[in-house]
Amino acid sequence: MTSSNTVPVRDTYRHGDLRQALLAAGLELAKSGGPAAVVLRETTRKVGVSPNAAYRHFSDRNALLTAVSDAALGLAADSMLREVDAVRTTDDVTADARRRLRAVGIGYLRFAREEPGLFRTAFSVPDDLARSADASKAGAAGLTPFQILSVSLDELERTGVLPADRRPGAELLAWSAVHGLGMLVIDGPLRGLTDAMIDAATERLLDMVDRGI
Amino acid sequence: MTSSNTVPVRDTYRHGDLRQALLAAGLELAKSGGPAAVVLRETTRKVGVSPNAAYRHFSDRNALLTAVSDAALGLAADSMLREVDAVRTTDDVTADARRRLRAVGIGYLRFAREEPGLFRTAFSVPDDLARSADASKAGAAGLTPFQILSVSLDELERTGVLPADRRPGAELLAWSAVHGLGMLVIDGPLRGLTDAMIDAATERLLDMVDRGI
DNA sequence: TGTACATCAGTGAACGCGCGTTCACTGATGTAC
DNA sequence: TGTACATCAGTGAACGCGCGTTCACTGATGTAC
Repeated sequence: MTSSNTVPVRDTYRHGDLRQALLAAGLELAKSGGPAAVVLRETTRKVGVSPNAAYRHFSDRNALLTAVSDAALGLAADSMLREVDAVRTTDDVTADARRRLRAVGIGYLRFAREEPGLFRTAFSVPDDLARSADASKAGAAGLTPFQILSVSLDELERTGVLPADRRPGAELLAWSAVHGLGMLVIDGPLRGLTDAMIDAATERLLDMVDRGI
Repeated sequence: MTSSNTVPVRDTYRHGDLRQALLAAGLELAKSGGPAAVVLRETTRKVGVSPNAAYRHFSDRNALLTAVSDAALGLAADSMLREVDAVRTTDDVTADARRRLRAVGIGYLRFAREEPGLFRTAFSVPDDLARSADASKAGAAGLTPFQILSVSLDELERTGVLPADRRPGAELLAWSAVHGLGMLVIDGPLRGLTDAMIDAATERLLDMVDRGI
């Protein structure tokens, strides 16, 4: 993502890496306005290229939006993994496993709060669970948000915290809880909550998941 | 909500109850396309009135959308209460209380699945928790979705299922869980799930809330 | 090493569309006398 | 009981805007000979 706000002036006729540049510009738009802000013409304008140049790289506006959404999912994965990796390993493997699942949720919600536009772009563009492990949705470490959650739940099962018969589909439960809080807080009726209130709600929500999953 | 698809022909110059008619038309649009589909011009077209007639009753497009969103919240409340009222009362007051909280969640998720457009219109138009008990958001019984949930949690506390120190703010926990599943299922990556899978996920999610709240 | 040429990334102009909103207006209603 | 008139709900035309997409094109590049 380029940090410049001015329209770049090219000295060459060919752009060089227009596809990547459009993706970066689309991400910037999504950042400030969510999926609806990923406007094809505005994206090309940011890059300094004519509107139809985009059609060399994306079949239509929707293909661009999907690519931006996938990239946003990768950034969500980065945020989640950053939190997971910060968990110190101790002798207590079950406590570690539980802490790591918590970290997954905290990273998810931090992403929602820090980048609400990207969050909505990542998770509100309709998709299919079958594609939730696509490489195009992975972060820097090569894992998608769904995979990060799965790994964490596998660890919870392996250490005996999560009974084996409750493991299948457990992703949906943990995911729903944190996703709901995220959406209500950034886009819905919980908008007015202070940061401290959201922090408290996050902790209690993760307690609930820990007890109930 | 009128069930006619044809543009009504008026024989009088005055409409009679244009505000209500615009609201109903707006709800119909929201039903099929969510908040973005609540287009001022299309709303007036449905009612058979010129676009600017809407400005007699709503200050602008956003005021119309907010009114439609409030009406959608009322319909969500109806769906929730229908489920709660179907719970048979037994001698076991604590089991009853738990079943009723469950029913609240089931009604909420049924509304999300049956009327995804209205669901998104009700809960994705940014609002404030402070207005969550406004009469304009209430259903036929006079209660808003938030109030219905609150009443149910009060009952859970009264019967001793929910410890008193966990009662404050418990709304956010239960709400987040069901809201997240609703959003993921209608708008997000869980779109491809079959009805049976969603039913199963709903039950397990409510188990988690029951255990963990 | 030099040149002809195919490739294809990006251009420029235009299209039809539908939106929200504003303007000056018209004409039915219901109230005051 | 009849009539003048103020009120204000709804009209009709127009505005400027920005969108996604298509068309026929131009001109830099890199490869084949």
